[in-house]
This record gives sequence, structure tokens and C-alpha cells, in this order.
Amino acid sequence: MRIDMTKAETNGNGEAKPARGHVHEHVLRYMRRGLMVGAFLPGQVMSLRKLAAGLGTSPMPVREVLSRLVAANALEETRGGSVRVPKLSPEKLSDLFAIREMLEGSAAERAARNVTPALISELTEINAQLLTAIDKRDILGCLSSNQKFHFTLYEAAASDVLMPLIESLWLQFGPTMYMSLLIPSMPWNAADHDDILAALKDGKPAAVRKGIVHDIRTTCKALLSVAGPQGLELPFSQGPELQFDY
Amino acid sequence: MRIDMTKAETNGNGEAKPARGHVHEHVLRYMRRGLMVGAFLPGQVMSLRKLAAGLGTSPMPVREVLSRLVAANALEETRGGSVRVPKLSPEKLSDLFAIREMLEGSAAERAARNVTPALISELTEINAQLLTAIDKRDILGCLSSNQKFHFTLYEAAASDVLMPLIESLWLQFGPTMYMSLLIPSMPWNAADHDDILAALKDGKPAAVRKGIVHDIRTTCKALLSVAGPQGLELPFSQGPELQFDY
DNA sequence: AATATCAATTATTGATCACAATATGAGATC
DNA sequence: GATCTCATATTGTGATCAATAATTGATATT
Repeated sequence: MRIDMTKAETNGNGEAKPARGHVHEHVLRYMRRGLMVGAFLPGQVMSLRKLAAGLGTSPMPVREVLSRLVAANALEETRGGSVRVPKLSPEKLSDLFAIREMLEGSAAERAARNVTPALISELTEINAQLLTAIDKRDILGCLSSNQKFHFTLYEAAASDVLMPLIESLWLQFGPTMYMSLLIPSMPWNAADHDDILAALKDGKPAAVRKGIVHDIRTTCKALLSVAGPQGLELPFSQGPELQFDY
Repeated sequence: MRIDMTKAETNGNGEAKPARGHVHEHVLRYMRRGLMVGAFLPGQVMSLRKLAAGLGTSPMPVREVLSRLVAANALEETRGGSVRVPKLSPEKLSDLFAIREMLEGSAAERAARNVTPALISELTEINAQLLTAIDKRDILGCLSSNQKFHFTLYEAAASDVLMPLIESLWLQFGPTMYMSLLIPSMPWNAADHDDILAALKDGKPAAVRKGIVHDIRTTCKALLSVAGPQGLELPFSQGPELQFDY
């Protein structure tokens, strides 16, 4: 949980030698993963000082990271200047997923055109991990594997324009995605991934796109089915502190 | 040029009363406009302290703004931690514009479905300003009017998911766009805008999308035609300081 | 008992400081 | 004359400080 870069390197006397220029990177990695993996709940306000204290650093690097996440629309700021995880209305959620279809469908199709045997075997391996995570009802494992599957596929599109946009979208629906998996009626499956892998092997970019779009659309429908009119509300209370490795 | 919020409000004694919580907003507006309007050239490194000094504030708000612009992919950081305006390779530029077609085409089509008489008259007015700016060879006026035309159209799509993504793209190609207009062979016209307005009046969303896509594609081709293999290079030197209102 | 008001705490914001790494420039050497 | 080296200056980073605004809690009043 702690970052505490003060002991990153030690000199001969064993004294602390603070590593410079990399604290905020660690904080950013922590926050990004936390958002995608559900460590922070929609509506939760992030206190600058408390986060910094919890991470063992000064408020300064946290400030920079929160600012960047606000710029990426992953967090929103209250009138008081605090930042919090946005609550998604059903309208915004379907908007988000409609644009996901467009962007990720395009990335998937491009990736299919650059497909290599190494990519296929890598994706197959990741999908296997996802299936075992589903079997074990491991929410964090599910989300992590699913995200890894999608992103390694999109990475093959080799577009450093598309990729940041997709990441921005994932950061936005990440917290809601996690909450949805907590709901009993939420379907757990990775059926579309097999179709995608098959289309990838056959060298059919259009089919790969179709598979991704179907996967996204299915997820969207499932999320909307468990979401109330004013956003997604958990039927039970959830502790704000949630452990995760990053 | 200066921001100098210390005199934003004065009390009865005429003493300075610093307005809190709005300095970085002004800096952000300044920088965003500066990027889109060509005040900063591709490759130019932005010094934190010099920018702050030039804007009449402490380095702190500038720090936050630069950080946010890096997060939005409008600026990139060097290994030294400085930030600079990215130089776009022809490949990245066409990638950028391909995604523009997708995103802005979609936004335009949605906007056409929500079209109102007020929107049409507003766009017509903006287009008139653009035409006079073209006549006067007023680069800043051109870019400003053109941007206003596109963004008021997209705003009618009423999507706060699509809008930030589009803004991110515009911030990325903004500096290059400005440079391109400096090149004599660059065509200056707004032919597509009339088609878009006509399609808007006829209530044909698909045609509106087609118009936007054609406009974007034309701009892309023009940019690529004047770009050398390793990015766009000006045939003459350009002073780094450029005045603009914001 | 419920609500409104007021005070105290706590929050972010902008400025300043200290430090280390980088970039810059002049000078010496080949 | 070109290049390498070293000293200087400048940069970003992380921490701390002062000031302001918002939130929370308690208290008093209806």
C-alpha cells in the first residue's frame, strides 16, 4: 500500500536517499490501477492529504496525479476543489459504451491486420487466466485479465492516438464496472473472447471488430440492467478501503 | 498577455485581493487557446518558471496546467522533465485525422438529429466570420472561427464523453495546423461548411456527417502535402513570441 | 425534537524553499 | 579549427508555509 520512495536506494551508510522524479509515477500507476480495478467507488471523494498520508508521500505528487486524472475525465472536481470518482448515469454509461464500440472496434480491426502468432498465443494465455478467474469468482482477477486481454489486442493496432483515448474511457467506467460485478444477477462470461481469437486466427479483421463490438454491447446491456434510474447503486454497504496489488 | 489575478478584485482601500481558485483556470484557458491558435510551435519547450513569470503568477498554477495538458496528450515531456509541444510525423498526423473523422463525424451526425433553428443561424453567423477572415488572410481569425464552427456544431450532440475526446485531438494537431496555414501552397477555403449547413437545414444527419468527414479529409490531405518526411518544417524562421488575445 | 446558526476544524490553493539533475556555455586541449 | 571537459546556470521535483474557503459539529432557538 505504501509507496515510500525514501528507501528506494540506500548509500553505503544505509541512510535514506530519496529517488527523485519518480514518486508521482508510482502514485499515478497506483491510482490508475485502483480506478480500473475498483479500489475506489463512484461518488467517493479523494482527500489529497489522506491519500498522501496513506501512500507515505507528501501531498505534492498526489496533487499532480489527481490533476492529471481530472484532465483525463477519470475524476471530477467538486465546487470545493476536492476531487471524487464520478457517478455514471445510465445515459452517460450508454454514451460511453457507444463510443467504446467505435474506438475499440476500430483498434481491434487494425490490430487484426497486424496480427502475429505471438499475439495470438499471448491473448490465448490471457484468456485462460480470465476463465480461471471467472471460475474462482475472483473479481479483481477477472477485471485485470479482461483489461489485459483488451489492451494487448488494441496495443497491436500500434496507434498512440487511439490508445490514450481508449484508456481514458476505461478509467471512466472502471469503478462502475467493478461495482456491477458485485451484483448477483450480473452475468460472468467471456464467450466473445473465443470468437475474437478464432477470427484473429482466420485473419478476418471485420469479424474481429464484430466480436469486440458484441463484447462491449453485451457488457453495456448487463450494466444497464443492474443500474437504477439515477446510476448504479449497491444493495449493500461497501467498505471504502479495499486492498489490491499494483 | 499577463494574467495577474492580484487585481481581479479590489476592496474599498484599493488594496489587492487575490481571487482564489481561479488562477489555474485562466492559465489553462490561455494555454489551450495558445495551442489551438498557434502561439506555441511544434518542438518548442515550455519552461515552467519562464511561463509563470510571463503570466505574472507563481510557478504553481502553471505546473498544474502543464501537467494536465500532458495528460491530455497536448504536450509531451522530455527526459529532463520539461514539457514541449510535440512534433507530428506524417504517420501520426494521418492517424489523428482518421480518428477525427470517426469521432467528429459521429458528433456531427448526432448534432444534426438535435438541430434547432437557433443552431443553424449561429453556425451561419460563424461561417460568415470565417469567410471574411479568409478574405483578409487573417490566420488567427481563420483558426478561431473554424474551431468555433466545429465545436458549436459538436456541442449540439450533447455528449460530454465525445466532447473531451475531440478537444484532446484538436489540442494535438492545433500547433501543426497553424504552421500549415503559413505555407503559401496551403489552400484556404471553407467550401464544405456550406454543404454542412445545407444538409443541416434539410435535416439529413448522414449528409452532415459526410460533409464533416470530407472537410476533415481535405484538411488532412492539404497538411500532408506540405509536410516533409520527418514532420512539418517551416521554410522560414518564426519568432517564438506571438501575440494573441484569449 | 427539529432546525438554523455559528464556530472550529479541515480542505485546497498559490507561493516559496531546498535539492538534484539537466542543459548550457566557456575554456582548454588536441 | 574542432572537440572534449568542466563550471555555471537553469530546470523540474518534492516539501513546506500562509491564507482562504468549505465542511462538519455543536449549540442555541423555535
